[in-house]
Amino acid sequence: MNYQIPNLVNTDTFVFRIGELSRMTGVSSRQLRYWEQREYISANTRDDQNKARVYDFHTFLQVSIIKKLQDEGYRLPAAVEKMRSIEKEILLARKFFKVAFNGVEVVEGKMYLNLGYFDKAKTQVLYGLYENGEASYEVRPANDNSN
DNA sequence: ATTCTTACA
DNA sequence: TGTAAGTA
Repeated sequence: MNYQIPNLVNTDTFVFRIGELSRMTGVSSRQLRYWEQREYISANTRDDQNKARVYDFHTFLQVSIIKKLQDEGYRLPAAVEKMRSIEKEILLARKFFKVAFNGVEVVEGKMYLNLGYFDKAKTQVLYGLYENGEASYEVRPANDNSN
């Protein structure tokens, strides 16, 4: 069997304050407050207006994407608009991987990602192999691969 | 130490 | 956007 890491892909509980998010993304705290004022991003609800802002992982991704697009030449409004569509793709990809990833299995010294059953009948398993920065796949029988 | 708002460059 | 001021 393979060990399932509890929060490998669960970043839902990650929270950061403005200084941390700033260092993580390279976006100044001034910008983060300004972007919030323009409703491009948002911090978790604050009971007290003078209380410190708390950002979640989702916002970290949004800020990272906007920053990347700005560096590529997009102006803030356009970067935000494009980020809105990109984040949907990222969200879908993360949801997919969260469900598809079934741990790692070592075969002949190589680490294979168990990506779940390949067919509806569950007779074959799809394995992903990461080598030299590239991904490749292998389909093997579901039963005779556990020892 | 860090963040907050406001205000001015 | 950066920065300074005066707080919390």
